Amino acid sequence: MSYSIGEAAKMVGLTAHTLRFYDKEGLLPFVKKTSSGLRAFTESDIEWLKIIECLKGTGLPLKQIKQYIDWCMEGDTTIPQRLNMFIEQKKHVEEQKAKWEKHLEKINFKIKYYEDAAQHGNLNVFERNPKLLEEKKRLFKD
Amino acid sequence: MSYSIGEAAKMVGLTAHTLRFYDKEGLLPFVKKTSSGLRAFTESDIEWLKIIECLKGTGLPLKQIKQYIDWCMEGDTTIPQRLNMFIEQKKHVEEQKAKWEKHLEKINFKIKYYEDAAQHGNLNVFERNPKLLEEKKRLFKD
DNA sequence: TTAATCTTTAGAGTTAACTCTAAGTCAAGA
DNA sequence: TCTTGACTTAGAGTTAACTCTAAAGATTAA
Repeated sequence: MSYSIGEAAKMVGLTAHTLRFYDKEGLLPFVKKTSSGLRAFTESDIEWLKIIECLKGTGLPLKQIKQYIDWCMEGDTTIPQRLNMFIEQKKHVEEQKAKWEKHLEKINFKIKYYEDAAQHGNLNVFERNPKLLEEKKRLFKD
Repeated sequence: MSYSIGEAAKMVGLTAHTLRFYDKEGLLPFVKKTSSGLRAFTESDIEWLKIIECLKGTGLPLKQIKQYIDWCMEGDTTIPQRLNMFIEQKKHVEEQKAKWEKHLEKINFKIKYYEDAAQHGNLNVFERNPKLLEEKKRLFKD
């Protein structure tokens, strides 16, 4: 059994347009066509799409995703490159997570700040709560 | 004391080009100019830049960042909108974090998979390690 | 069998966020 | 004072990733 481009698109949360675009960019060399020229997505193709989504969702550009797909098509000799790519991507994700953690601290500070401001209808927050000023200094020092 | 556009750029890890672009887009209405027309960034301006970086770094588009800056310039009446924006952004960051966590699981799986493949020089990983196949099914089921 | 809906292609258009260029102005050191 | 490098503007160009259009062919339900 196989899926049409529209069905496949729905399954992975993309549009058929986007899947055609990916195909044009060489990201879907594994997708076969029916005798009448329609793309037929297999279960395995859907898994490929999920890996592509995973890589794209963690910030890998389509060009590098294509590089990975090319390696996969090339065969067993490219296993080290592929392993390396995922190790690098793991590093990248963990760096991003750390960055987001820092951003989240600033956002939490702003929420506290504006909650106090909203309660009193003005921005004299630090006069009312000097500890928040200390926190601000800590968060924005670097 | 104040900083030139180049100094400010270096301090926040952007280029002078980018800061001029942000200015043109209306993101830096607070930056004053010297009598001869050069931008002079104050310490407070640098803090603004850091907040902009925080919002941009967590995926808020420049247009919405401009909306926030506009609210700040408008005065105390926009405090509720600003509070709401940061609450929404916090939600967004936490959703992203959860998504990245899921992606990271897939990446970790791929690392295990390719480590085994690299060790044996071929991709018969699931024959050697059926438990990994179970893990794959779990990770890619949805 | 026919209408509605889907799919095909090539190729044009869009959006966000830069990134660079040119031609001129300003500032700091020798 | 002169030179070097940083700054100014307006505006053009770039990149990534879609997003859409048009015209034609395929599939499906009535």
